[in-house]
Amino acid sequence: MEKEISQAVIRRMPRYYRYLGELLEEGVERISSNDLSHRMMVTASQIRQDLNNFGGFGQQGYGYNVKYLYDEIGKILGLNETHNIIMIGAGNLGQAITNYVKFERFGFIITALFDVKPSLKGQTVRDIPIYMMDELDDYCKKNKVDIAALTLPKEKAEDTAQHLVNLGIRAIWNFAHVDLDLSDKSVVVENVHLSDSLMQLSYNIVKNSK
Amino acid sequence: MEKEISQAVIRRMPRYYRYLGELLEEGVERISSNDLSHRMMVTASQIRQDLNNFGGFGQQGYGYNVKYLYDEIGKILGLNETHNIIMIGAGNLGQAITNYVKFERFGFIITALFDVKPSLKGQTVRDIPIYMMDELDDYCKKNKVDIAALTLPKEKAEDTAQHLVNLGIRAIWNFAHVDLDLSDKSVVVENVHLSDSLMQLSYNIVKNSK
DNA sequence: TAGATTGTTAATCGATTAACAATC
DNA sequence: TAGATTGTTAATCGATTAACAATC
Repeated sequence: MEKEISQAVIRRMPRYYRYLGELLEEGVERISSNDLSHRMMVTASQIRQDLNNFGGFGQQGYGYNVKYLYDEIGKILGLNETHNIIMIGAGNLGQAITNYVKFERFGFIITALFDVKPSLKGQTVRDIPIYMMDELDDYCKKNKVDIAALTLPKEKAEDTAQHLVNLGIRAIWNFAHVDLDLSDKSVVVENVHLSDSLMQLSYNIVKNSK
Repeated sequence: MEKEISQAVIRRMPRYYRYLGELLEEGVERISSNDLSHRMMVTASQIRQDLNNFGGFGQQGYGYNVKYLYDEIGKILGLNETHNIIMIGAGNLGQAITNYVKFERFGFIITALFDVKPSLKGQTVRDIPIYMMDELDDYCKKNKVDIAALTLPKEKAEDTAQHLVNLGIRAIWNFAHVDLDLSDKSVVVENVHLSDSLMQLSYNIVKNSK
């Protein structure tokens, strides 16, 4: 494996990607790390350091070609490939995320939802079918699944995640309010803890009012 | 203002809170930083350092009283007070979050939703009314609003946020895929960028498969 | 009292920023 | 060629970990 890149850097890459996308829409052809640093409110040094973890995308005296850099960061983030996602849990959150079509632009395709609630059986969200949980094993055997998104109660999250890993799934997008402790440490887990985020906000409100 | 506490520490506080809550449910009365560090997969040193930013909550030779520490962290995070939230955008995501009752346990109460779509007028989500956007000013004048959650298209996010700030709102929970650049820098903004999170996941998938 | 474990200081590690030689 | 701006090394800053004296 190559030199490990810190998660601090990875966290910033989607933000670069977003700003470059905006520049592209504005028709900007090239940008210097200095100009970009003013837009993004970070230092030019950090931008250059971050990018040079992955390669030399710029040119002295010129700066960075927006389109080229945008595409390269896209590749770094794996957006040049399609990722099939299944939603485990077809409740409000699961359906909301499924309805959020924007992800498809980046190559993330939701292909199926799963739930235990019998009344959901046979229903669809944007033409995407909702299956029952007992159909999961069969589905995973017959279809390519890259990511499983967990939008189910935290009590069921751990067991379900382990089951998904046993079925061969290598990546979990976890919305349940627990830290998943999986047997296979090579499985990638990305947590979205909405209440944590709300609590951080709340902390900053209290601090500010002092 | 007191000594500034780093965001790295703040980000970890909700996690401590969650683990202490679990210990509480398990009926555990006291815990040492060492035991907790094993459960949470962090160093005991970090736990003690983090907590001592806010005060000495433990006792030599004993450790930490779970209930006491849980409550104290709750206070630090502002969970001892109620926070009224309005949802700006009553689409799928707005409704999904509104339906997520768990937040109420921590004192976050969603009191109203707002949208521009006429067909939503007069509708409710869990008995919480959906209003039209032109009723927003009036609502904010008559009701205490602590947090505005933005679940609307990114094109409208910036202007709407600025409008909310003008109405006196001091905290924004932003789900729109933009960085809000507000005139009043004392307004607290907490971003939830779902696509950024998905891209981080995607990066780690690509990296892992190498 | 002896043992356990904190609170806190000191040492280390990693990430950010600054500086500048290389080069387009 | 001169000017601009990168890529990269060095310096600084901040966060994490280790160590231990204080103390329950």
